[in-house]
Amino acid sequence: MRTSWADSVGNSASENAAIGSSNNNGLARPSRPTYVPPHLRNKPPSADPPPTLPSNDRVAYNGPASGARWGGGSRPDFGHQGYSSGGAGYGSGVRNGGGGGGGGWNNRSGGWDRREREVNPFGADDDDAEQGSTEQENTGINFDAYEDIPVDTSGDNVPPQVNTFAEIDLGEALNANIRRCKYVKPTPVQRHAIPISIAGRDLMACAQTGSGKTAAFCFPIISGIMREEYLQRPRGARTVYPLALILAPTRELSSQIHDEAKKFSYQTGVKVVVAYGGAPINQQLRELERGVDILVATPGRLVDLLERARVSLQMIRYLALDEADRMLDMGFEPQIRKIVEQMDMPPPGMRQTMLFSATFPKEIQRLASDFLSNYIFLAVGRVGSSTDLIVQRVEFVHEYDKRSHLMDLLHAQRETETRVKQALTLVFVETKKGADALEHWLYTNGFPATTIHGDRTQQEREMALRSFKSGKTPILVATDVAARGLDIPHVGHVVNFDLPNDIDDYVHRIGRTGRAGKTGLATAFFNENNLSLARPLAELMQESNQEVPAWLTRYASRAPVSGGKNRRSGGGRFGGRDYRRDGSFSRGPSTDYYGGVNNSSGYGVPGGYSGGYGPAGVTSAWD
DNA sequence: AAAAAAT
Repeated sequence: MRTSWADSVGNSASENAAIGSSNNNGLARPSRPTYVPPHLRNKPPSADPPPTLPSNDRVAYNGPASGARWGGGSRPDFGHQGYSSGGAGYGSGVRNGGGGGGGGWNNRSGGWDRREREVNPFGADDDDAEQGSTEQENTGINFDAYEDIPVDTSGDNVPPQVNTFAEIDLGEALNANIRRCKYVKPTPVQRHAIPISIAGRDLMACAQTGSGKTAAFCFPIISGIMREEYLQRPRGARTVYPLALILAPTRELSSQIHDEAKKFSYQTGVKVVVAYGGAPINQQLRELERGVDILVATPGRLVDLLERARVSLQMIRYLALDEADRMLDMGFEPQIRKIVEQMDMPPPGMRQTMLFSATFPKEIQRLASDFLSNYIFLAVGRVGSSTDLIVQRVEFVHEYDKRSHLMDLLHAQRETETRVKQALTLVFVETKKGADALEHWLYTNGFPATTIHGDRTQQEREMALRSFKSGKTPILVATDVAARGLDIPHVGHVVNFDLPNDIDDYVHRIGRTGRAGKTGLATAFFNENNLSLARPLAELMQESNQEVPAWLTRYASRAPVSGGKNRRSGGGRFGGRDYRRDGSFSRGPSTDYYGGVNNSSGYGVPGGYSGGYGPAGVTSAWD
């Protein structure tokens, strides 16, 4: 990621060292046998050099408490359970995520060898794993404002939050990758979600766009798979048995999650594979055959793989739905139910289920509880506004004026951005046809643009995204295929050329900018076709301290109070309310807890994108 | 009504 805004807070290096050795027994997964890292599981006991030697005292796992947890079964609840086939001699030599012997169980194709062949996803400038840079990234943003970000949890026995990665016992190999990613401190959603997941609890998490959700569900999964007793997986003819399944609503998002998960799992022995439609299936099948622990997929392709019996969900221990509210809406729900309820996936309680999104309408929460067992609800930050870092503007533009109005914006932007590399502009439209038409019009009017939507081939889609990211075509015209989850650095401006009908979609769209502590601008073209959005939009803008134009307030007051779809979850000032608490008017202390992060960044702030460019080679894992 | 997602 761009080093997170939270990264810049505080002096994390020394903090980590100090806190790292503190007692964190409360976070231990219950009743798990001795840990043997997957990459050591095929090795004769004596031949293993420790793969990652902690090179300095920032590494917390040398501390007595956490060290014991990874240190070969000295904790009573990590004692040998003896249910691994042929596991003689493993465990006792394990120390600090390193050099123990795992012997003779279940030949996965070459633990050690595979590790050496593994491509380094961090590229050439991979020098941070051992050193742990101490320099502070400074993006010029007041990160302190986020220290009192509103957080709400509900459910039984919520595990306490953590403030550093070090106090969570994630394992040394994963910690090395966290350092390589330059994540110094967990983001707010990570602080809460990771301990909840590590404790083995189901989770419904609602967190702002761009706030680090991918890492929040990947870290516990990777750590858990590394830590677990190796389970003998069935050996079907050509069937593979992943331990974790991550589902996402678009191919590009799956691909992005896969890329992130690869980084996090580098040299952990945990294998991540992605499968989605529109791409040749044979290549994906080959990847699967080489072994898979974590499968990232879109629903359609996964159903295909399940029906071909190339994938079985029988051994799934972790299920994560990203953009979970989208995954459970009308279009996707049947497929998700099929995958989760009608194939061979273990039921809730036998697996760990994590649902993440920036928005969580009440109806969807109700539906989602079918997939969960005694879950914890977590809301971090105000739903919707991706922090106050996004300046939202609404302009009244008639349908026939939209193109010339957009042109005016782009011209103005071009002028203020002379010399500087141009910020990227993402333009959302309602239809695929509309996307093509607008792209063509922009292109012929001298603005290099491309488009992404579901009528394009997967190759074209990926090409468009690359071309946009690289700045070759700094304008991308998109349908809602690009509305959710995509982390595109340097998007300085999101234009809602056509507003969506659902306020939650608006929330996700504008969340493509203002990511990872950067500021961003979102401009919406409003007209008489958008009346149903007037009220929720005005409310949302007010909640995020945006200046609401008087004309919009008038439209909003005339509009009926929408009872249904556009009603933001919770209906209150801050969304993301646990639906289980509605109906009983238990709006006591928890409501007060929302202190409100009233950053008065206000209006008229950036005339364009003022985020600046972060250090190269640092990729975001926000969302 | 539109978009997404398997071939």
